[in-house]
Amino acid sequence: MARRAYNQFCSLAWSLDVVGERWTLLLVRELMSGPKRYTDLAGALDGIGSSLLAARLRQLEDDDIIAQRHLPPPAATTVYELTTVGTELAEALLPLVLWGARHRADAQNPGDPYRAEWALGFIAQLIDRDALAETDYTYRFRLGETEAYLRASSREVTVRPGPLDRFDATVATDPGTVIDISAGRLALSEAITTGRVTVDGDPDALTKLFQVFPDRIPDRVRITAE
Amino acid sequence: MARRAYNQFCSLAWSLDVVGERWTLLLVRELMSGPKRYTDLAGALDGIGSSLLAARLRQLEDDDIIAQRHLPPPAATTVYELTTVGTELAEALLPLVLWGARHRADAQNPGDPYRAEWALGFIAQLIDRDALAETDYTYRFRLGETEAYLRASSREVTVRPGPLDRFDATVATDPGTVIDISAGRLALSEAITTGRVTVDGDPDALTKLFQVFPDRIPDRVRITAE
DNA sequence: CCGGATCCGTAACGATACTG
DNA sequence: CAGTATCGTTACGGATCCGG
Repeated sequence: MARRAYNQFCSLAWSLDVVGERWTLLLVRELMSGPKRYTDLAGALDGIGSSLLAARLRQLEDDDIIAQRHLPPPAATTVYELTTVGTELAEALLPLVLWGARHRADAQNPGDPYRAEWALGFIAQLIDRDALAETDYTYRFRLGETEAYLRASSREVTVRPGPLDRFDATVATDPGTVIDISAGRLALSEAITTGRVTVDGDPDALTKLFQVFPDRIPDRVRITAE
Repeated sequence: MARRAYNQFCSLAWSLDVVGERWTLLLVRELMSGPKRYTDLAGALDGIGSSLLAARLRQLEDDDIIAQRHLPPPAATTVYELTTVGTELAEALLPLVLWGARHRADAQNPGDPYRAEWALGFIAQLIDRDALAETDYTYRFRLGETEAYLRASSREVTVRPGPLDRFDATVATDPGTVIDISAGRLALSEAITTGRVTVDGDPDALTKLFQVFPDRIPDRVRITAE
């Protein structure tokens, strides 16, 4: 049976034919913090039916957005990870994420599940990669009850849920402050001086972090040449 | 009855709670080329049920993304238009649109409906507004069988389906070439020298257009400071 | 325990008819 | 023109079951 499609000559419609159904983009978000197992995904996406998760994974694989990988023994499990096309898709979501932070923060309900890697996967995209040359630091982000790890090197910026045993510095804050900063309502420097964000660890690593991260997130995203 | 929501503390989930359902983002796309009547929307969104269209319009109005406006006599009709928040949402879609052009162009089927304003609404966002100072030109874009109009002034860039009686220049091409350029596979200058894009009209207006429009669309969209 | 598949009740959607 | 009403179909949610 064919999937429901819009059948319009419009690249937005083409995108939505692939990622417009329920759970699909949250699945992509989940894989932004590294390869995940089926059960990990089912655990993070509370409310998704098991059969629907399996169906979405198959669709995304057919559409070359994710790929299955079989780990060798002793792990001997299968994980899902983003392809190159899938990673580009994830990057294309950043403005939509910032729009949500700016205009939809009132949607939050006490008790909603939260994971540090959800925010960190997008925050990592704000890092100026050109300013990273010759460095390689790993940061632990403590965001409320959960934490995730960001590794920034000249070759790549990666996020992992952790826990990791080695890291150079720790940044701690609460989920609400992350939203305020993402929404451009709060400058990072201001958040630090008021104590809403606290840092600890290697001073060089922290100095570098504030060099490569914008102090205030702009309201608009613009196309710039490479 | 409450709308289905993800109930997660994540700004992507918040965005998708509002715009993640079927037809919603195409409705936003439709309103990017100016206010539209109920019947216009129903005509452009082939396949949407009338009751569902009404429901989506009500939701988007509740969420402050669109607003209803009642035109005075003799028009005496009601139109829907984007709010400021809705316009920001539309701008946040650009990277997703370009991703679709880059990776999903094989989704096209012969006979799919096409409207020039679908592409033009997003293309208009690529214009460098800072380079527009003191100008005010209207361009007619003939894209295949359909056409739409782009007005670029220092104060604003707007798209209308037309027809308009006054315009300064005409740009003509086919929908496939628009996709190739959007995907970054083809430079605008190259498209013109090979005749895939033809131009006609006021030379000053055309010169200005190529000044404010990037010759080649970059692969990535990056956050830059205002 | 992991990675699903199967089944069934409910909610969302599509098509068309109808109304002020 | 701007919707509402109705009804059949598809998609989704939750639970259970099953082979490795």
